[in-house]
Amino acid sequence: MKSIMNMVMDDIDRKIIDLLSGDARRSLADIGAAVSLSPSSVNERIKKLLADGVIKRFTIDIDPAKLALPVAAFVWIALREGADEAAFRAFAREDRHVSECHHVTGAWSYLLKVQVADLAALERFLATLKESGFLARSETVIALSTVVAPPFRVKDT
Amino acid sequence: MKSIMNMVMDDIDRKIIDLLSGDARRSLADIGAAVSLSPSSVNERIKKLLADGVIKRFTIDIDPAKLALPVAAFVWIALREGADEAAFRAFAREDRHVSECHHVTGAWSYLLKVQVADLAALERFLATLKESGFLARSETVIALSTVVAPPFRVKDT
DNA sequence: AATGAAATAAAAAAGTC
DNA sequence: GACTTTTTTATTTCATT
Repeated sequence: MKSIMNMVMDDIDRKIIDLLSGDARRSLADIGAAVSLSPSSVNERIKKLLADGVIKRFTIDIDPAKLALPVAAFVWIALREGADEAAFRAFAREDRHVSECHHVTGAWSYLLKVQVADLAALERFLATLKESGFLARSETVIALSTVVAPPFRVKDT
Repeated sequence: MKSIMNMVMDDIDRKIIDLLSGDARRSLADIGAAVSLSPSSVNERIKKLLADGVIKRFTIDIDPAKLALPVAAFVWIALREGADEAAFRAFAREDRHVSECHHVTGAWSYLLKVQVADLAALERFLATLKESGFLARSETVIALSTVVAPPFRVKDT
């Protein structure tokens, strides 16, 4: 089976992932010292983790507030009967405000997480959503504060 | 005011952030070519963005499924009357399954996002939550599929 | 702030076990 | 797979504008 071919991950790989999660700029020598491996071996393992898609990319974790996007909100979506679900998904993928979009169990069909400049921007986002014609109804919950934040990065353009 | 002292960000900084978001291993020369700046100038700007906390860290984006954590779920939390909220927040910060925790508006007090190995692990997590004594009640919504995923990284240990 | 040149450090490649 | 050595590339520092 191709998808799991050569995908044996061991404790060293997991440790490398831990270390890179904390600081992706650590040198191969530094990581090697931590896992008792030569820099080249670490390099080979990282290349393999990338090739296997375990590591999706090297990126930066940004403070959204410092990028003038301090407001996070969750939007529950019930799609209108007969809505073009593929188009809705494309909208979620492309819209810069949407940082997460999940198809979910329960009373609603989708849950969006959006990251915006202020409540006015949130209101405009919701207006856009309504105008797009996907929705039967929606419900919005605002994050007053965040205790555990996922990494934030700007969407590809 | 100290918190905003020297925090003038321009279009070049934003472009550098865009480029690093897409691939944090791009060389300074490469980024410099994209923004018409020398490698040293790009280096100085990145250092400043780190010092200012705009860039929180260089990290990797992992595929949680390939780390054997394929199940994402959202847990709405109503805290029990008189619950130790600081202790609840500490729990959320420390528990490895909790990838997000937000204090939210609306009928519930908190929203957690958890990333687990399977439904059994989710059940165990919810049991732990209940045993901890923070909850009045909770409601769990499972992500059937994810259209837009935030970066995922392992929590600091 | 930005630059180029010099110095240092790191990563990638090649070849061996 | 992992190691060492060599080569190539990248980063950092620093004096100058």
